[in-house]
Amino acid sequence: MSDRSRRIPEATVARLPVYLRSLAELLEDKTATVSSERLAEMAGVNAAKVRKDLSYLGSYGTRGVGYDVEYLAFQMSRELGLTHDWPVVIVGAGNLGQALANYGGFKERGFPVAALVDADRAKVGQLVHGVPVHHLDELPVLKERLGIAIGIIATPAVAAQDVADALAEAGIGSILNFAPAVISVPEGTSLRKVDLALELQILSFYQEHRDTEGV
Amino acid sequence: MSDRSRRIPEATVARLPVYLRSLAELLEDKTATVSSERLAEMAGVNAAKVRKDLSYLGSYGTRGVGYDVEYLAFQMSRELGLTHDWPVVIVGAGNLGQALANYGGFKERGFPVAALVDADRAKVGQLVHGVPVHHLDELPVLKERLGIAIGIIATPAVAAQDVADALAEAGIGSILNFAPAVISVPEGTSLRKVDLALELQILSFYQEHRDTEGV
DNA sequence: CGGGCTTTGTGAACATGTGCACGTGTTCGG
DNA sequence: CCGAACACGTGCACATGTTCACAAAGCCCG
Repeated sequence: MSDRSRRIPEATVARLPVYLRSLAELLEDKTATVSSERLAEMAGVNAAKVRKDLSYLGSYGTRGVGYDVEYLAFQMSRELGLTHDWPVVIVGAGNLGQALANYGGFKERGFPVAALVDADRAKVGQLVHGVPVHHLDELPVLKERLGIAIGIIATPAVAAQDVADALAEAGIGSILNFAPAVISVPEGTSLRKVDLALELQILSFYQEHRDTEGV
Repeated sequence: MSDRSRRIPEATVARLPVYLRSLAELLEDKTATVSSERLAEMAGVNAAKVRKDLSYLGSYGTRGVGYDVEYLAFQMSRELGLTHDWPVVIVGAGNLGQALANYGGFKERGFPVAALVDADRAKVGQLVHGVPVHHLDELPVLKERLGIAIGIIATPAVAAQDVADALAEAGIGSILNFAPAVISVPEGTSLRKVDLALELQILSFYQEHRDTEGV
């Protein structure tokens, strides 16, 4: 099981970055080993889940001791593909696109913003936070030249599907969609979405039901 | 089942806003009725799921015909608690907080930014996109005066837990956390998170495995 | 007014995810 | 060298979520 045959469940993959962040904190504190219980507390889950999740990566723990923080962090980084940077392109140089380009957290975590792209030629040539704006048509060229594998859609909803098509066409296989629209991508392309209003609407549901049905 | 006893599953709740957005599009097109199949296509899910999800709201469809767009949209808005606005407070007037305050999508969808709050007194009194910055200590007052039920955490990770505590303390029962940190909230408080770097790391995992294991 | 067509609503099978409980390997004190 | 405490790894039962497949219900047309 812990050998080559592993296929890591989606739910586990989604938690790995949380564990990794906790491990990074422990590294800063010079903590050498950590138990599943401690890690669970830091990651906000329960200990059994931590152990099961980590077991998909291999048997990296030691019974009676715990996990070696540095070694586990390394293995996890390797599994997540974070041993090297992933340059990203942001499509859409409007409010949202510029805000994202200005956000330092990306580069810091290994996702430097290599390029900005927009369909509006008036914006081409501008510099946003030191990153030049190119035209959408240049995607394939930029992808090859800068080794871009991840595209971020920061356009209005109506343009999102076209942009997704352009990204896929250019061979960019991972897409993070900020536009409030459902988009479809070809088989083999990864798609994740971040929808702020949607999150608020979900909160609204629970708030409303608490108010209404509460004692 | 379709009576009063329904308790809507989490997974369904998370999809309702997507359906609602699709219904809004249909309304603009003056479409009177819609089938589960069409709605499924628009929402990017399968038709059986749409029918099951909608059945939790009640039996609002007509066999052989479909769903009345306007009526369904109304019922769904009611269920989601979107028949009135939900003023929100953004905590943290830094880069992210300001960008969020500037983002028009919130107000448009019924979540006006009623106040900005920061722990740094130097920022208090500033205007961001027409919204004044208050001090963190004023949360309880602002909550009462403006009827705020939702708080958005847009601070650095280290401050996130303290802010969450302050929000809960002030009686704000719904929290959307943008800080890259795991935070815990008291029983009865809703918490959702948006973590950009985490999303990219998940994409990185799949990208890496596609590259490595692909034929 | 009856038969055929459409589309919902839902029971049941299946898939995925979670959490307990415990066997097993490791450490350490005496 | 032994026993007790510790903590991982995992089998198993349970909970949640997804999909299929079909009966029931409504519409339309001749």
